[in-house]
Amino acid sequence: MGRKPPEWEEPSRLERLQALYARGIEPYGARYLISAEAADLLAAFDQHLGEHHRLAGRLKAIRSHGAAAFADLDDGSALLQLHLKSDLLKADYGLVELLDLGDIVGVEGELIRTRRGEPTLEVSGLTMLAKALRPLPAKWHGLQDQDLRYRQRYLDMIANPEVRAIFRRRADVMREIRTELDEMGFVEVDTPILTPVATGTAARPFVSHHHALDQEVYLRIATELYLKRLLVGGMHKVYELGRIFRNEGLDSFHNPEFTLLEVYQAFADETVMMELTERLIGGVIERLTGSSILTYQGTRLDFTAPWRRISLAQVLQDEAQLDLATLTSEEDWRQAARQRGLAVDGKSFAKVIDGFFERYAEPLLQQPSFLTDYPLAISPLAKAQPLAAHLTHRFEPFCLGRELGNGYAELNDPIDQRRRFVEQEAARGAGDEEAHAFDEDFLTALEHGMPPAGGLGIGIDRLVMLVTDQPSIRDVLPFPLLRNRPEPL
RNA sequence: GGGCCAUUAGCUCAGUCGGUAGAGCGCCCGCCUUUUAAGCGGAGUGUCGCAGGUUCGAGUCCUGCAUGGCCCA
Repeated sequence: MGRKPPEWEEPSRLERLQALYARGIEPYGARYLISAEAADLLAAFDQHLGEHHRLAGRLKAIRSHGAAAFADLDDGSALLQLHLKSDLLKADYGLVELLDLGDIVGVEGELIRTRRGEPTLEVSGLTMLAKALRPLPAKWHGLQDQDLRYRQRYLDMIANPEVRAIFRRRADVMREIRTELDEMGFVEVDTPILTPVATGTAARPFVSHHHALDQEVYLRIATELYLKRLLVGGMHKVYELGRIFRNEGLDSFHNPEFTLLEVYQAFADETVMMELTERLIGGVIERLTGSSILTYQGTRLDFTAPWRRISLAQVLQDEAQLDLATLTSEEDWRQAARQRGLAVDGKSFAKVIDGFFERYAEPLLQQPSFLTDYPLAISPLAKAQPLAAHLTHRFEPFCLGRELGNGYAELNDPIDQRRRFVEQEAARGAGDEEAHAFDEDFLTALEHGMPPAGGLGIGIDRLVMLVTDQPSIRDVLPFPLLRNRPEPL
């Protein structure tokens, strides 16, 4: 599957490159000032008829008729047909014979309609901007090979223009979120990506090393504890929209690096954050698709607020005939799991609880909804409920049985937080690699007093998947992580 | 980690019962000044993913490996 070097594969392109040099033409041009984009011209073409314009882009098709030729120019916005005539281009027509599919050119001329009515640029000036030495991958079928699509995404984008639309949509989603939060008075911040301790959630980090300091650094697995330090410092409405790294497997919903939004609002609680979740996710979907109801992979999803709220206690009562109030210890949970045939042996406490979620809760969480009242044991940064100390003021938004985010009333009691870290440390010692890491520096911050606050995290990639109706996270990431290739391309 | 599927020309794919490699488009050569999946004529351009094995003979059967996809844990 390895590709041969271009001089072996496409000798004719190299010959034409040499022919360009022989004529004193630079095949790799410099700036070319354009006067318009094809999409704008095509949107109201008849109003532009007769105008002179300059466009630049890639040749996607050439239909040669001897002393004239038609070509399709992809300028990144749309395809526009070019008409290249020898009597108009005169000596420059020789250049047309040196063109290859995939070349990037600048063209100028008059906008006309052909006999068949096709919007066309009658080219009177042709400038070589970049000679393509390798062939375009496909003409009609697009590029289907998934491996190549991801490894050489630029080819995917050339062959399948709809892919470019997905990445524009991704930018739209991020911009809408920022706009909404900015208008609400939140401040966007950048906290460290390289950190001395990876904590704030349950995940394995990527580890690296800083030479000058001669110390280990970890790529962040969450932004939570830094953002809460900012709450302590008096920034009461903050958010960060950035890349997170977790050393985990890959599948249709997980990429080891992904984009996470975290939002913190002082003096709020989980109820406020649930409303913010509806506002952000539902609002983005409505503004970008025109409706708060969308179809994802054939399923109709209604994001109109308010979403359904289901407590874990209710799920367990209705679906498992289990009273959450009786599940106060780890052993309670393990025993209940065993009785119901859920896997227990060798599993961490968190995984045992996950087993209940998967069997009993996820089937109920198809339409956008919130699962609330998470057990304290798997929520070491969330405020406990005063009347049920083994539960927390935590929720997760779901749809199609999968989590879209996570939120809670933040634990701001430093004594309680220290106790929780100690428990996590014990779990880590017992072999749970994903237990939260102890962060003494964060505790110091809490001891100075952090305002009560609501916190929220939203996985942006999954939101983009919903908005663009893509089945795999790899389809909304320009360059998903892939296994190294045994041989170069 | 387990299961299933895929891997053949630049791209998209076919390849029967094991018998010596095919199509469309692209590329290459020739003709053509309103075509648009332009057309007409000519030419098959190949490490059948890799390494072994069975066989007189392997794209095809077997084993292992690699990469990707889907499902499961």
